[in-house]
Amino acid sequence: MTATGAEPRQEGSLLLDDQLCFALYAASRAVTARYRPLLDELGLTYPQYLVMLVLWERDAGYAVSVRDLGTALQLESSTLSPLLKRLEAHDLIRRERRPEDERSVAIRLTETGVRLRERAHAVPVAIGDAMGLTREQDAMAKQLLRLLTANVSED
Amino acid sequence: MTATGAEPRQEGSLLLDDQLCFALYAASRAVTARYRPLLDELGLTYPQYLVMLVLWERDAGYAVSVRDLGTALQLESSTLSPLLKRLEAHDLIRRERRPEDERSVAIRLTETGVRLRERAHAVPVAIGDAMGLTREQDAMAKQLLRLLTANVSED
DNA sequence: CGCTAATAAGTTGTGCACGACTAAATAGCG
DNA sequence: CGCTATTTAGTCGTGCACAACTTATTAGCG
Repeated sequence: MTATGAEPRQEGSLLLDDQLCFALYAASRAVTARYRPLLDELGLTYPQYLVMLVLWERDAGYAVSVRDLGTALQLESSTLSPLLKRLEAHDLIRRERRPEDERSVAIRLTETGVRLRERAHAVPVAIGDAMGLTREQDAMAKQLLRLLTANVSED
Repeated sequence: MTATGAEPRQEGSLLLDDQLCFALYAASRAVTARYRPLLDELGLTYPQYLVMLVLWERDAGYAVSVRDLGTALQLESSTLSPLLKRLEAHDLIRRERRPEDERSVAIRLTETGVRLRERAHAVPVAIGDAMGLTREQDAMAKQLLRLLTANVSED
């Protein structure tokens, strides 16, 4: 029994500090909080930043639909629709119904949206620095989180 | 170059799948989603469940203040105050000003709140099962997430 | 003791997140 | 071809999360 990070005494413990879920929830909010001042300078929230990452990556070839964004980020249209309206209000994207399928809405970066990418490069560098993990720890964390997400998303 | 979980090509990549932050964000929401049907049966949301964990753990000795909950869960009073009102409306807790310091509000479990603990024991068991991590992976994930949280919360 | 600093909880406004539902358009089967 | 089932976005309501601010109370210095 040490004072640091002991293991759960038993299966089904109800102690907060035994819960992986709480470590996950706390880490996620702490990381988002660390992003906030950096993203404020770009005029983005954290979920908006994630949407922009997808668009910067894929906008080149074919336009990205709301559905594509939802698949990439695992978000519902009820979350994305208002968020995309706010990005459009800030003149970072444009939304237009696809002529070939009027159900679908194509999201395209504006010139302002494309240019923002340059300023965004500083963000992952600063965050990577703040996270302070070794290359191996970073890789291990990503691997475990993806395994966890996959397991928990089954059925 | 394998197809599975490759490493970032460079520092400061803007590719979504290189971002640890996204793996974290996605995992946190996926885990919360997995909790939802289980917690629905208890009439709790996920943050409410976390508050109840703290109360079940500490209510025995001295009463827990809103501030104590905020410290334990890293949440602001502006998040906790309305949440605690909802728990009180469901008759799980009671809130009362402390006589010895009228600024502070003591949170106490009701009988209903105490009894709910019995039904809650099934939750971490089911979640642990769904997560499907080995004991070593679970411990490693918790350790990395705590390190990350500590690093990112500095200053 | 008096008065300013601080602390504790709460309110308000903005922006996610998601379930339940709706409207419009397309796919595809009989 | 016509009609039903599916697909795609979107709206609405509830509940976090957090910054900025307010109010009430206590601490502690001169």
